[in-house]
Amino acid sequence: MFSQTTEYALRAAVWLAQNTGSPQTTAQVGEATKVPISYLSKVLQSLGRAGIVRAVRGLHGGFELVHSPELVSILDIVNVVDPIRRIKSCPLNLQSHSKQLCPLHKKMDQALAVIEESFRSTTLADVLRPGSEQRPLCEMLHSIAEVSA
Amino acid sequence: MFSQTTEYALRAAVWLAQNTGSPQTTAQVGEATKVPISYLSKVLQSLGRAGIVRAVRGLHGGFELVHSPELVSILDIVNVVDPIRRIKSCPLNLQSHSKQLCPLHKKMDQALAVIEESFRSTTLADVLRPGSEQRPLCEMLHSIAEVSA
DNA sequence: ATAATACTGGATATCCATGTCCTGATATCC
DNA sequence: GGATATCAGGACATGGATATCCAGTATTAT
Repeated sequence: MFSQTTEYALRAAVWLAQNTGSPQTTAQVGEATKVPISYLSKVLQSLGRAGIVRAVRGLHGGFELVHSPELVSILDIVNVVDPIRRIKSCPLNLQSHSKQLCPLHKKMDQALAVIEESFRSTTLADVLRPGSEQRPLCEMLHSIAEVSA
Repeated sequence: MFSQTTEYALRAAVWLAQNTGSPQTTAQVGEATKVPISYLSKVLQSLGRAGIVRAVRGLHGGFELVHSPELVSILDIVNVVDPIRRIKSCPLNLQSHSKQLCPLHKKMDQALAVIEESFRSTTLADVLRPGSEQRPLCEMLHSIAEVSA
């Protein structure tokens, strides 16, 4: 349903959102989020070209979010790597469905619409501010270590 | 988002649902729904093994729904060819998330849940009974021809 | 300057979804 | 029984998603 790349991109984005202090290297992100480093490299490049993240080269370099986590929606991330393609016209190219989708495709598009809206209205900050729940992607020990750091 | 195979399976199921008079050959279904015949053959085989459709061999054979369209949900079809995999446990296998998903994966799972429920509550009959809208998959002319037949 | 760090982008490998084809099995009609 | 229609299933082809590797470039520290 969601592609592997989507999952990876979201993990990386969330990680960067909760580590805004300094650039995170591909290796750091990959180890923390359990994403294959060399593949993650490609994903981060995509996010870079899309203006979501920025690469800082050289020693102490890495990736960082371009905008603050409140301004980046889950949908922003998803649409970079695996865009949600709403069904705008009849997939069968039927003339009689050119004005209005048939019930089947209308139903499918509604499902896409719900996801799109849900993702559009959720920011990276939202998934970092979960009340009493766990922090995203973090083992308990890591969280403690980071909090005390 | 939805796989091509899912799209094909749904088209085929809907077509069978609105042509319950006699078995529909793979070629008939494929032409009506614009699905590659030889690939559709595989899809229908899957639906057959899942007990959704039944194959009738020989002359005047083809495929027909096993149950009436009111009893078959969109989810039934989808789950045969490309199951909606809810996120039940942490994709990173984090110990601390074993009891409860982190906010990110909770959000993703909620999206899946909405789709699952929407598809579960929609039957093949539902998409055939759309008030004033078009009939699924049908060109206007075909519809008229079938109504008058 | 030199060394070390880290991203960039191209080439390549692998796997799976999609799609095609063909032989065999089964059913119907005459 | 023979001819025809139709599905079953295996083998194979293709393209895209996933994944790896490496040479090149940019940056920092000393």
